[in-house]
Amino acid sequence: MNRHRGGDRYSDSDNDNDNASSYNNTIDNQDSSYPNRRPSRFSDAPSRFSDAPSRFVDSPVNRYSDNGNNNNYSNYNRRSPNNYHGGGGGRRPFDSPPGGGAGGDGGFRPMGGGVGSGDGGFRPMGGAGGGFVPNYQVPPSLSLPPQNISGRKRGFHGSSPDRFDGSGGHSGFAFAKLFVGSVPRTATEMDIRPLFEEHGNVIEVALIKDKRTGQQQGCCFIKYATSEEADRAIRALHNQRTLPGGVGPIQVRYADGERERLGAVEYKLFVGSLNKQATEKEVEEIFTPYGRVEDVYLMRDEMKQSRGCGFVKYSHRDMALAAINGLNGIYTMRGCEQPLTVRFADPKRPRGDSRGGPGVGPRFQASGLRPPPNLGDPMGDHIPPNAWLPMSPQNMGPSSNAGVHGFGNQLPSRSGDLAMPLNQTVNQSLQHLPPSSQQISPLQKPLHSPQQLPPSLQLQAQAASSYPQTQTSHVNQLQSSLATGQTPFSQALSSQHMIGLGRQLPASQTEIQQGISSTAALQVPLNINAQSHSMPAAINQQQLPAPQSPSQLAQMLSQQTQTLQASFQSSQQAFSQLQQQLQMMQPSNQSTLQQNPQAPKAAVASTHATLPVDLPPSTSAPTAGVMSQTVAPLKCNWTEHTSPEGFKYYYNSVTHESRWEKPEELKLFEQQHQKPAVQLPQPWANPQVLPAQQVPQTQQVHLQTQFHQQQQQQQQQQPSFSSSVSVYCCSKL
DNA sequence: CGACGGGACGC
DNA sequence: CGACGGGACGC
Repeated sequence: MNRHRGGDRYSDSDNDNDNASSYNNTIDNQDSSYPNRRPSRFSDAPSRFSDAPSRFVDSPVNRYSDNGNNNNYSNYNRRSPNNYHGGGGGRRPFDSPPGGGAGGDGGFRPMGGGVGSGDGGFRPMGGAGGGFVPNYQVPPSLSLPPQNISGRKRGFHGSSPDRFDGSGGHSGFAFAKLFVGSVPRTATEMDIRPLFEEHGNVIEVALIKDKRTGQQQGCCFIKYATSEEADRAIRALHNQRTLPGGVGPIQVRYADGERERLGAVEYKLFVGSLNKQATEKEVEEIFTPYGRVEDVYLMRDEMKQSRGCGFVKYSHRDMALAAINGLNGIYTMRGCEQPLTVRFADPKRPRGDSRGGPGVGPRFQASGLRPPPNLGDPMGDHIPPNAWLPMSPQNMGPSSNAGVHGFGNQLPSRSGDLAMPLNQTVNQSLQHLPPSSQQISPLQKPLHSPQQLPPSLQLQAQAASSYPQTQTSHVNQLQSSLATGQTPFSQALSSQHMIGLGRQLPASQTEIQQGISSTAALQVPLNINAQSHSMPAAINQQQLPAPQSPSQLAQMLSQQTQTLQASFQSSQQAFSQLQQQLQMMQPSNQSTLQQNPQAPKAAVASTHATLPVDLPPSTSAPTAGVMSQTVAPLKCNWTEHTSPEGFKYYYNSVTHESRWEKPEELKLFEQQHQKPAVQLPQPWANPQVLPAQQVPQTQQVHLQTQFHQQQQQQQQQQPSFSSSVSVYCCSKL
């Protein structure tokens, strides 16, 4: 969903004229004939510069846009001191170096919001956390749905959410409201606002008071213009800061109904056979490799004792599928006799029974919250209209689970069942493995260990360490494809192979590798997952010309993925071979490992801009080089821009950060490429976005998706991007 | 084999 | 102005 925002933000370009007039109107304009549309424009307008350096505060554009906001939200702003924005100069989000900002204290965590970032246990969210995929062209149909844009209270009752991504029309939603809990009753807006201003332009702070007593309720609502800002805030603040006078860290999440209102969808998995000692975090770590975990909820009894089961939410179906395929029946937590059960959750509160109710999920479906059939696949996932890979067997195979997804729940039994047979196969294999293979299971690791990774990761770690980068990438790529879920592959790979590999290494090295992989390699499958979705979607939405462009490559990539999935059997064999090779290699090349954290990035990046290369998985022949070129320019997310006032500034398309000073990353990048920064066309700078120009954008888009998470933990620390890394997409056709 | 939480809407 | 839903089944 973020993509829309981003998209809208930039896509305004073709509306510049409108904007101009709009700005003029805004100041006095208290009304708006088109409430549905105007807000979007205005809300986007500010956001467009909201990331820009603070000096923009005084720029005409910004001023107007702020006013626009105020006007449009006058009803809501009433309580918010004006001096906060328009006047005092809307504090720009990133006045201060991002260093401390995004990512928060969260440390390594790929997902800041992590556990609990999800909404109040009520559904869809998803896209919200997803990749930032700008949508440079706003479909005409994007005008908001007529529904309550002015939603005063809990948003969204009734009408169906807008398309998850297709519409991109989220601009129409005009804002993103966050609920903040654990706010001291004594807190004032001044205590709160600054905190949130650090992550975006706060449109409004609403402290909730008891109607009668006037007592504050200990919570408030924060409105941002965009969900990107909201996402940032969640990631950076949720459970991370305690307000003065507070007893615990604030809880930051989308307000009830916001996610739906924003068109988000979630995919919730039921997870059984968890170690009762496992914490949410540990569970999250197990699932993170398959996609950013939006929320983890462990069922507990009155005594807070875990009941050994819980729920994990993802924002994309593929992630959920990948997790199912990769963990269900495969991954056994330490201390557990049985492997995890991972399947799409039944509709909430069906009845007492867990699996009885094939009966259509009562609540959600009736609630109308359910997306239209065609949207059943929120991401437009794999079946874009363009249907380049419409009928791949994959869609009929494992992903028939797909039918199960949606609100994730309809046919609970299905999802599990489908995954099972394969899993069992794996399990059987696993039985041949020494018990030690279990040693890698989370609960056994030190608590602090980010390396508590599920088996599937271990292979990556392994591969990364013992293979040249190209190969590593290769492996990762494959792995990724598999992890994408539709394939039983992931299963084959995950525990079995990887565990085996893992055992090859001395403990210490394994540790190291895992550590690394947790921050780097792990991201790969995850990112790719995201890509595989966003690409099709982006392409469609952006109406990009297919041929000859990276987008086409992207398609091809996807096709490969499909193909891979379709031919998983043979591939599986190939993989076994590969795996064997890996085993043979022993822990000797480990030195390369140090730089591997970089590899995944490159690997992922190249995935997009790379042509598919026919390369048997078992082959290790590096065919690198080829795509490096295309890949290289994609490595720095910082671009140089000139403000309306003529000042140079730097913008990070991924983090949306802006700086006046040239970021080290960019300097480095330029050094390496011996050429000036500016590369990616800037939508707002090029109103007429031509198809040709979109090419790079497309790449950027995907990169954003993939870097989104990485940046949180790595960007700052590892500004250097290796340009030498090359990757190929391996396709075993 | 365990199935759904938490504080929640002012003016 | 008005403001979701409000009930709880039974393998």
